[in-house]
Amino acid sequence: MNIGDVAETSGLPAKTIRYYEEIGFVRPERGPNGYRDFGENEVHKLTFLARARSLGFTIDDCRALLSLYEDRGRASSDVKAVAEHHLRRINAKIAELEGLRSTLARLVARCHGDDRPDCPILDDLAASGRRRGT
Amino acid sequence: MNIGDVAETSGLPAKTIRYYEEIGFVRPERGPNGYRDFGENEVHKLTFLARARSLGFTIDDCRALLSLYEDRGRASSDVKAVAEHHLRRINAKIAELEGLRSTLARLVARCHGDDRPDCPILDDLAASGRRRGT
DNA sequence: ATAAAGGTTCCTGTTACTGGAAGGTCAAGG
DNA sequence: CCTTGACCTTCCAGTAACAGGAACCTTTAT
Repeated sequence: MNIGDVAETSGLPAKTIRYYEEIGFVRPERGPNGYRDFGENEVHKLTFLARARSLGFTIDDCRALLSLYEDRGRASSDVKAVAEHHLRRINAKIAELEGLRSTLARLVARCHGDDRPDCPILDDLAASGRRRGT
Repeated sequence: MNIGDVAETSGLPAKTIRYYEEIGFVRPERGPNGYRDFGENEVHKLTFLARARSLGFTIDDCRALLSLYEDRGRASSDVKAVAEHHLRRINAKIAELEGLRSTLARLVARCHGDDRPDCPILDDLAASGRRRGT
């Protein structure tokens, strides 16, 4: 299977597939013309990776998950640990963004947004030491 | 004012301040020893930047905000537009992460997480075309 | 004299790709 | 046979916003 077809089936851009080869995720054979030739197994792996990445797992996570996937004797607790760690990262990020959102929303609400120059948003940014908001 | 003191007052690491000089945010003078010498105005700008960055504004946003800040004739609507755009980005990101979280939480909940190898998480990742979840 | 604490520049690495240049290969059409 | 277009190849640069570290100079205190 050529890289274009693999891209189509896996949902990954060809560029990304080449990159995944570079970092050791797959090792396709080569035809006499130098073209990559992916077997079913490689395609399967790439699909796995596409799904894992779409869930936000890092490349390192993917490495771990893939190796667990291929280890028939793995413990599901190991997989769960990776996923839980990722879940914690996501929760932390959401919390952080919600904090930003609340501050920003407040500032935006207070800015009249017209032709005049006075603006609570800039005032907040410029307020060095003083207490902010309420 | 030396860079170390500016770092202290602005809350930015010295490394970051040098970087901000490199990308044109500040242009401190130099003492005879080659040390940077920041005036009050530069320190103020850096504090402004620290606050803006801590609210998640990109460097490009900061460039725009800083220039609006220094333009006494700005329209507050221009500032508001930058902030609203940023707010939309944040909301989109939160929505995306919440989607991931819900999928991941469901998978994690279904994985018993013991010594046995069977694992709904890996099953999901490996499920190429088939319907997922519910 | 020396050592610690600051400062300087310059180079590399981070994440996970993406865009683009320069060039070989293959199938179809005239 | 030639060309056109769609593939494929490798390699290099760029992204965001810094952080780490090497090699070296300056200042201050002991």
